Amino acid sequence: MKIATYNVNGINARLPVLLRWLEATTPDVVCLQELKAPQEKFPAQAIADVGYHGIWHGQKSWNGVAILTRNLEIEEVRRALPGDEEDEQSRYLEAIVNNIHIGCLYLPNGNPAPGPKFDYKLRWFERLNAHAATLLALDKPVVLTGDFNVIPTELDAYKPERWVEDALFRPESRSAFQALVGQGWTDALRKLYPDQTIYTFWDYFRNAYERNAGLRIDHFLLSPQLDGRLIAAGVDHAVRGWEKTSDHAPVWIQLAEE
DNA sequence: ATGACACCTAGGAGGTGA
Repeated sequence: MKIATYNVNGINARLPVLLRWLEATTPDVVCLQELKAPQEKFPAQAIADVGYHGIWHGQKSWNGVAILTRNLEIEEVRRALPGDEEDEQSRYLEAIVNNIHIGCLYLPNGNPAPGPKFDYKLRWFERLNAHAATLLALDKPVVLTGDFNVIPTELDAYKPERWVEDALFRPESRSAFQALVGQGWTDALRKLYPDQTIYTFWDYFRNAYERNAGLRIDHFLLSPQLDGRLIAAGVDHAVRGWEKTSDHAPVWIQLAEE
């Protein structure tokens, strides 16, 4: 089973690229982030026409997450991260597909740091880590994936020294991510490629993609029940070179059947 | 060190992203 994650940066602006990528790579499950569309503006029909259906939690202008599947049943578990009833931002969606719990997340960017946005990021991270611990306690196959907005290590950034003051790379963000993985999760791409440069995001500015000036900020975390089922993983980086493309590229994993 | 590019909502220009 192939699961993919893709920060589309506006699902309606990205629709031709998304459909082309879906038809070319046919993942079984797709997690999307940054829909930038209200619930009723999700292009469900166009997506159905290429064989996908699913659930989404939209929001006007910003954020928004979706989980799509192809020929599989999808059972929604929750459409918000627990721990703050006041949090209005659509950044988390969780479903069960093929007996796998899938958490699709869009962690806050947090810039400028320090400041209220960075505080929100760290609070959101605390809630994520608390919820992740409850997911591990299920003793079931769980995938946590999406745009974490965290550069885990120096290996994950082109010119890491440029990012030391940035919310994506500040010690608080890195240690929160480290604490999360330390609960017992497997960073799928790092497991398969421990020393390799892997990027999932390239700035629109200054020909960052052409220069391969990227970041690894979109991740797949696997519960111990899935660790042994990881067969392959990768980044569809060529999509980043298409016309009218997102600044992120899709990331995917392949899992063995039970 | 700065600003570059693209998205959104609007119906111009500003907020947000990473």
